[in-house]
Amino acid sequence: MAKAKAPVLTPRADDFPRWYQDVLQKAQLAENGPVRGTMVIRPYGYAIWERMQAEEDARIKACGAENAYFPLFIPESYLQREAEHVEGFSPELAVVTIAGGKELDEPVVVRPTSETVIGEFMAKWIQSYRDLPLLLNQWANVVRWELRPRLFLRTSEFLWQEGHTAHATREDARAYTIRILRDVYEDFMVNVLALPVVPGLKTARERFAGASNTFTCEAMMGDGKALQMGTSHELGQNFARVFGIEFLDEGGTQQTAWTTSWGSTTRMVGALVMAHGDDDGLRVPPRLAPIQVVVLAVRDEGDVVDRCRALTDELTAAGVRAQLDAHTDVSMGRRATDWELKGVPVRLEVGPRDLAEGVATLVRRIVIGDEDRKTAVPLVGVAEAVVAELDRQQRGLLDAATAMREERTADVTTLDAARDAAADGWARVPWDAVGVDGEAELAQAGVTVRCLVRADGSLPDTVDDPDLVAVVARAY
RNA sequence: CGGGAUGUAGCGCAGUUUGGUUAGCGCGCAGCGUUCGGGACGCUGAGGUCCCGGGUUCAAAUCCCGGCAUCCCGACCA
Repeated sequence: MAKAKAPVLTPRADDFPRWYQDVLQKAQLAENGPVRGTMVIRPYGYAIWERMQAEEDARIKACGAENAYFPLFIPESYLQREAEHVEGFSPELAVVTIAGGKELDEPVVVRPTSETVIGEFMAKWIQSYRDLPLLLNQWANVVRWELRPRLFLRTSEFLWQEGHTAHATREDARAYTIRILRDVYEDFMVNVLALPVVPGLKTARERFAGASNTFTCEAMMGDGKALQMGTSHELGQNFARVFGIEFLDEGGTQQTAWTTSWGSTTRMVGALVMAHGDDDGLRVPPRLAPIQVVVLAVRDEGDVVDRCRALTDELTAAGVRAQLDAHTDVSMGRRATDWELKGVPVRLEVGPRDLAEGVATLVRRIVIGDEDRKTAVPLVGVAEAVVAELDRQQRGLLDAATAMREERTADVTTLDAARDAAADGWARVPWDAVGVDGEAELAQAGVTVRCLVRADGSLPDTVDDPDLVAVVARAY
């Protein structure tokens, strides 16, 4: 009989990033492309991204935004209109200077983000207060020539959605910024990704180039470091002024609009790996999983394969994303391990022995507490059992991630204590004890203020609110 | 750009110190057979610009000079 060998992965060791790369490749998610920092997303990795897109897109539409598409190339002069924006992005732009075999009169940049092009069009499309709010979103690729790339977490080219909206008042713009943060990002990350993110406000140091306020959702990875999962920016009138986004109000007065922008990226695939992965590879929360259940025919004997196919159809009819694995020419152990590396939540193993007993062997990828990894479930009513199991795993994963984060987050009162706590986790420390100078000091030790929150966890209005709490950590 | 390391088969590496037969190992891949309820085994086979250029030598993956590339740590960052 074939003897199993566990994948050699060590997510808790110092070589966490190395483990991360191993999982990406062994689970067939992604690998490095031919140009420094570019990534190749393999089909299963892309399937995960498509699921993220579907879930987020539905939430974005529920907030009233519509999808549109804008150009990949942006005239350099557009970027230069907003001083802080161009200063923030210049170092990492990819610029096209030759096209059609000729030197261009004005270089075009490959979009690092689209505030500027979209601003240009908003100015054309908005005339009246009746045109507001204008709520746009685009799914696109962007390019930022980062100094040090890492697959999914920070690549030269990445995929994302970027939302851009224009509003008649500051209050409306702000409310929408927060609505996106809460109803799209936080809701998706907590309820689908099973990641208990902390929504908060970025400090001036960490703010988006050109924004007046930047909100974020921060998550803790399996090694205690933080990762920014998505951001929502109040842009004030900074872009509206320079692009001429103006409208006539009810009184016939010319007004300047208030804009927002917000984005989330393929980085979330990396977050999934680093936050939920374990020694055996990925663990994908059931609501996200492209394949929730794999029905594995143990061997091609009797009517095993036919029964498996029928079982797969039954699960599909019950609304489960199920897939049949009838590759009986590949050894059992190999297939079992492959599906585990991909993090498929439930595997139903069906062989002659199971059928003789009228059961399937249910193997769970996300084990809660000290429960058994394998259970025999009756074939009659198997779909209901599977649906219940998927729900349990979804909840179990979120509970475990929440418990881990709480355990590794320290409440402290001084800058030094915060720096120490950030060595292997997060710290909550009064913002008054840190301040702008303390923030710079922390940066020397590789520690950053991830976000500011109120004592009760709610969102601050500005960085100058009294009694704010800073969440500090090392970050990817 | 600063500090450290590495370039040898698709991937991971040994061999380089002390130059010497036909450049080797593991994984993967192909064929055949035995297997197959947790990454099977045997046999056979395919696969090489030893990063590039120059030099030394009877002889260079190995020594010398120059160049290039990649990775890790920092600065940057969704």
